[in-house]
Amino acid sequence: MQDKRFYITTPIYYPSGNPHIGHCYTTVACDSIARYKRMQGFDVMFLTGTDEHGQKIEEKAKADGITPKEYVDIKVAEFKKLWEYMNISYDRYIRTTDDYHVKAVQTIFNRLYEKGYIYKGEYTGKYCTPCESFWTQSQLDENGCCPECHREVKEAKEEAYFFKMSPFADRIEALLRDTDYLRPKYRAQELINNFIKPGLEDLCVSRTSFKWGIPVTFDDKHVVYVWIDALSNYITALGYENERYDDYKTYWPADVHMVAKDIMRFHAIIWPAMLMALEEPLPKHLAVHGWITFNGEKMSKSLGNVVDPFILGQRYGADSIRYHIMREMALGADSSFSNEVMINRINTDLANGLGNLVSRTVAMVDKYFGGTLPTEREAGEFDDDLIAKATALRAKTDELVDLTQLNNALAEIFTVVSRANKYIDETMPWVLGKDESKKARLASVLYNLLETIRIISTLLSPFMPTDMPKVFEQIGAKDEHISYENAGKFGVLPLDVTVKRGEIIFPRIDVDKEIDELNKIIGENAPKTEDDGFTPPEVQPEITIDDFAKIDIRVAQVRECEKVKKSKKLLCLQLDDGMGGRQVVSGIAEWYKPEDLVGKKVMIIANLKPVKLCGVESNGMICAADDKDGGAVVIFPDQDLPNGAKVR
RNA sequence: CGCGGGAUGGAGCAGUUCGGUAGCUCGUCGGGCUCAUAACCCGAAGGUCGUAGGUUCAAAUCCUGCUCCCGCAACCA
Repeated sequence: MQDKRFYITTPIYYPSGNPHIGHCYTTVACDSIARYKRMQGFDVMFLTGTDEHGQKIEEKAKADGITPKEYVDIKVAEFKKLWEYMNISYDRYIRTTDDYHVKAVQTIFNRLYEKGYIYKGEYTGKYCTPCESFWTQSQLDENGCCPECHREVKEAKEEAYFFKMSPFADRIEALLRDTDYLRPKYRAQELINNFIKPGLEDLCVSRTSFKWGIPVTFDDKHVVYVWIDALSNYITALGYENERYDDYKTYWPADVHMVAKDIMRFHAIIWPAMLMALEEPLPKHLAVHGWITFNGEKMSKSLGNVVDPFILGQRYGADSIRYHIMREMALGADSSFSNEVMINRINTDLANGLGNLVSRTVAMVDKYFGGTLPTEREAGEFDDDLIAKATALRAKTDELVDLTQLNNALAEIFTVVSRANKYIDETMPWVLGKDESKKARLASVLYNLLETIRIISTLLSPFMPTDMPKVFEQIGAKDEHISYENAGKFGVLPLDVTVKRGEIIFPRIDVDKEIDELNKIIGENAPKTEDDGFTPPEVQPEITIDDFAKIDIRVAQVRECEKVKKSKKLLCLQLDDGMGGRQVVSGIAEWYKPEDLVGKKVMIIANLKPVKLCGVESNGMICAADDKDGGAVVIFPDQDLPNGAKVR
């Protein structure tokens, strides 16, 4: 017997900013699946929430002069507002600051400690002294400095607790390689090669460098660092190790965790390891989707291309946005968002296809029969194909939803929309309408269309929960007609069904006009985002003239310059420093081509300790300034100076 | 020789597992229709499937070399 319970989760989002279209995609996709499974009769638990601890939140709150809790309360309200707007039917919303979650995480942490999977060690990382912060390599800014204050960081150690991953390596590899846990499966190879084969590193699970987190009960200097806190939400929200809920036995293991590819690693490796350590069952599927990019570029606030779901929703309707992002995004791959593609999609599929189909069908019932069909029928040659396609649709969408291929499920539905539009041309109801003797045939044609629309809109309603009821109303479908059961049958509406003409459900959008207006809106919003585009970094702690004298800056001329192979950001420069020449590697390849620099004079820090970068030795550093977009601008002396001249 | 993904008509993609007429959506052009939201339906043009070889009766598909793109990892002195 099929298990009629279904548990699906979004990630818990990090509310260090407002929600955007990317959050929207994951949540809307989960919502559609949740609604679909409910329609099928499953007892569904759909969980979403927010991951509210951590240093970044602590700092953002401080910058705004409020407590971290006050800060996240504001942001959580934004998220909930968006979910309400997008008609998200989550059953439960977890906040990692909820007290039951906090206690449960402490219990989990202690248990892992008692089992010997967590031990005390030392964490080595990049430390920014003024900020009292550790950063990982990837968090550092373009110059390898602190992402907050842009000062230099240094290697440092702090005491920390670690989670032992190695005991689970084999089982995780098998999970990724031999099961269909990971979707799409092709990512498994990458994970295994990059993280498991080289040996799973133990994971740092506590911090002493900030306070905004869940305290470790037996060592109060420490707070639990992200993983155990955040990933546990999937079980604490069901009542694992807490009294607040009592659904763990009912819903765990999860059927689907849906995540974007940037956090795939944590859900593919760390989360299973944690569950293995706790001796709990593993979730059934991890569905990984790509990012929504804007005109092919990654969305970024500084580019001013962050798509605001509220603005789009207000202009085109929440369901149209839901439809577009789900129709466009394939499992695993990135999807390029552009206003033009979105508007075309809404026009083609929703306005011209489905909306027009409903509109012309209902209009004809109105025109030829005064809104109510007569009960006489006469079958015709095109009926069978239409009926067969409509009746077969449910099985197809069932399968594709179970495979989390929502874009394909929607594509299937819209092939039937096309089929129905074609049927109208084939049967030519306007010709039938002129011949009194063809009334029975005409009634059959229109009835078949209404039935097809009923099936389509029923199967579409999990994806577009706001607009589909409008379709039901227009075609005269009552609650009892629109069940999942009936979506697999033809001939459900009463023979003498009465339709009701109504508003145009999906109005056609004027592409050129809307693109102009959207660009205007983006233009209006852009200056606002530029406010935080550039703030000069804080001045470094005071030094003496003697300290400064230690830094030897010289003028040098670029003789040769080439890209360092296998690096994206590095240029290797051969310099004439007036002292025999030297080789310097600089991380400016994103902004300068080798030929831009050859022959130019630059300033270098001449007495910096040599290091190897990507295997190439660098003896010094080129002076460059940060521009407001995070780019680097090399400082060129504007007078001709001798090579080797000292700069003071 | 770090790991992985990709290159298919103008655009975006499927097809590659298990070789056998190259397909979809949008766009373009031509035609039809008038019930409908200037929507709908039909037809056509347009691809030596990145490149060079190999295996085969037959290669988008299998094998090898190469080029370019994109992620991850590393790296920004």
